[in-house]
Amino acid sequence: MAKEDRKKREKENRKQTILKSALYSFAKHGYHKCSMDLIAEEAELGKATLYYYFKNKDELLLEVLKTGLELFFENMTKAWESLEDTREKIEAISITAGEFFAEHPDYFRLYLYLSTHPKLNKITSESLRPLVQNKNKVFIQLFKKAVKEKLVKPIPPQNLVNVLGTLIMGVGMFGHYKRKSDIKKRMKLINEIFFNGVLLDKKK
Amino acid sequence: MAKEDRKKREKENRKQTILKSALYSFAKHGYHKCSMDLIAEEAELGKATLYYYFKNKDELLLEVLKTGLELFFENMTKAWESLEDTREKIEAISITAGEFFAEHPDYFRLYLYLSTHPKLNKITSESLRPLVQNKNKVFIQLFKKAVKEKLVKPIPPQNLVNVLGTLIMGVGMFGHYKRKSDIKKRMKLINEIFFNGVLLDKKK
Amino acid sequence: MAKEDRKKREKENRKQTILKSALYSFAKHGYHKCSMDLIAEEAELGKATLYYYFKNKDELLLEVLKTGLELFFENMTKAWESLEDTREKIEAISITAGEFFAEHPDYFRLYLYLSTHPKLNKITSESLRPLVQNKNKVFIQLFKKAVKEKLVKPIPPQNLVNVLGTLIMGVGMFGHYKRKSDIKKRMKLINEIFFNGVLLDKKK
Amino acid sequence: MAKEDRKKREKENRKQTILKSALYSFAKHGYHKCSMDLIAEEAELGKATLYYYFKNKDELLLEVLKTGLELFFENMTKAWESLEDTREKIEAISITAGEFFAEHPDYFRLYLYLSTHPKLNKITSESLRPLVQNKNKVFIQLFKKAVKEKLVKPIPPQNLVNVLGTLIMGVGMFGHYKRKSDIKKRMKLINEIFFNGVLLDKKK
DNA sequence: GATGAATGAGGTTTCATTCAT
DNA sequence: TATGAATGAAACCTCATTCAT
Repeated sequence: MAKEDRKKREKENRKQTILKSALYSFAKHGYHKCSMDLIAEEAELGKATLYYYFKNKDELLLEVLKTGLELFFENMTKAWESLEDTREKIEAISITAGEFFAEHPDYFRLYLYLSTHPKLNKITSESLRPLVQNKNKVFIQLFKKAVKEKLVKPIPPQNLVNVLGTLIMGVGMFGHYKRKSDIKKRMKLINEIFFNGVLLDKKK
Repeated sequence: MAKEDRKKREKENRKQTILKSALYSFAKHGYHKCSMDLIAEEAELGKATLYYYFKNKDELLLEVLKTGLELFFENMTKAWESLEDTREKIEAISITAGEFFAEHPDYFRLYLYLSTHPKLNKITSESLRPLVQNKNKVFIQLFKKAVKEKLVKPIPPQNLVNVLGTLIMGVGMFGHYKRKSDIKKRMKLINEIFFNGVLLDKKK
Repeated sequence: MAKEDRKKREKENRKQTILKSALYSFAKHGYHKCSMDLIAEEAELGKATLYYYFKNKDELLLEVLKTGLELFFENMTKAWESLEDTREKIEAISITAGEFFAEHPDYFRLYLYLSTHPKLNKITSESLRPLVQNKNKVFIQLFKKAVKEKLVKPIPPQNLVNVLGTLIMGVGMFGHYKRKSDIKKRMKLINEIFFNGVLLDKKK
Repeated sequence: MAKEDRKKREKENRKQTILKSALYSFAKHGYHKCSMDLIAEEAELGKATLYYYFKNKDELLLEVLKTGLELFFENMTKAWESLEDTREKIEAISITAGEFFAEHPDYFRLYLYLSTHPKLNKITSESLRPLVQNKNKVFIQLFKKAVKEKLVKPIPPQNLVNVLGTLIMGVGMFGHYKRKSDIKKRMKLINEIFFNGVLLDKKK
């Protein structure tokens, strides 16, 4: 029946509304200073409704993060679709990340915040591990390939992933960029340094 | 009088005890999940005693952070004392940071945590700005010199500071290092990549 | 819907219950020695429930006072409805006040208590000023009329209001009246003295 | 020995300092919002010192009040010394009170505040009762005499005392007088009304 | 005599969560 | 399905008082 379909759609919409409000509020006030009341108000829903859709605050947080990660990885996949060259693919990582951060700064900040929280980090990283681990493997494969192709030095791929990841994160943490183009510029610099280092080649 | 001196010393000691307990507890539980009771228990003092030494929780946090930053900058200064060469000085930054992080992981984590919190970041960064700004200037001078000496490419010094800072932070965020030597190795890698990039020189 | 109406009524009732308990407890123990726990217990509600209905203790106090003032002014208005004569109207002031005080001694005492507190007086009098000011104007008009009608001596109306007000307040402060009729008698005496003074006319 | 005398004097001085600081602080912040710390700071003494001179906060309050009352009654006695006429004596009450209030507004306010506090009133009024009762008797005698002399109407003397007392208190409660002369004017009005009432004699 | 340091007891407020409807 | 109302638990903070010196 069409009626049931609509109901399902509506329910899904409602869930999305909550996730969006939660993301916004978490990012604005910080997870711990953000009450369920605040989210409910932002979502223009009753507070108890949040509990109808999500078991508790922690789970709501997790779902928010999962949504963000999935979105990011989707973007990543899309960006890679048209690329074959290993170096271009590696460069695409920070470029895509930069775009994602420009478009959804809240996800980024929230993710960082939780990464640094001793207790929450455990909970979230455990829950999101499958998702992250999965993508991590892909990144590692990419760097393995890069090493094999003699594109990059024989550094353990996991280290390379971590270093590049760190550099990207840093763009999000430090910068308070006014324009989106600023983020892109910064990402280009990151890539430049990552590949070539900062030394001025004197031989030339 | 010697008596008064001893009293002063004892008071200072007590303050240090509290700061230490606070640091430990903040880092263990995260600032928001760490109650004043917890800190008091850790310090084996009455809760009200904390308030005798520090105006409130926020101020206690600030003092903890300030202590940490000062300690780090002291280490930095000491490390630089015996160095003249620009590149060596730059390398010393991550090395020192690595040692500091190995020795005092709690400071590092707490600092990161606060950096990513939307509200707390404002408060703390404003209060600690003078301290940080001061050191930042020194770092910028160093990179300016590096550019002038044609050691590194003509990249804006502030960007270089940020990128290097980010890389160092990342070591703290990502790694769960078992041995202290692991951190040092990682810091060496950071320096290596920062200076030379990851590209394998094919000309050879 | 009737259902919604009932809910609204119930909520209003609950609020009234709290206000009543608060008034009783404030008056019994004094605002500062009266904890929110005490009020909650008196109202047979959880302490947090008080905060559901009132933002904080100060606001609860204000609402209590506002309720009292409004009730008093309503009584005043009713008492005046059937009166035309200026003197009768003036006399009605203390009579009504006396009745109000007999019926609701707590309001009176609480109001007095706050009037004399240096800090609270500022807060409350500012919040209640519109209400009080409004009625004050009416009283002043009445005395202006009395002066114009040559009923009373040409004393500035505001002074007359203050003196009469003071006399009435005093009945509340001093007296510990056993019977309600005692208050009424006292109010009659107040009126008598206010109008005629205490001098025995010797000419007669 | 002179040395012991000096010590005694110093001790007495110290006590006076504390009483003065306590009065000032109580009046400024209100008894309940005035911590012992505040008083100690105002007195430029250690907090524990207060407890050396006074058993506890309540007793300190009592002593403050007692000092004030005694001072007021002294003034009263002095004012009456040169007066014989009953009416003049009665008029001297409010005049003296006005002067006292102008000179020591803090005593007045503090006294009023406590009079209206349900718990404190009991404690203080019990402790100060002998002092007050004593003077009350004198006032009653005065009014008895006034009645007997056919100066005033045959109203029960206690009532007269209360009404006059009330009128005087009211001057303190209501008014926020800029100049001392304003208080004196107001006291004259009080006397005028008290003796003659507000009615305009139409027979003339 | 004088006091700095310490604290237990108790206050206000917040908030995640539940429950009846 | 949706929610207003209720609350226990726990957080931050204050303060009168004591005690060792």
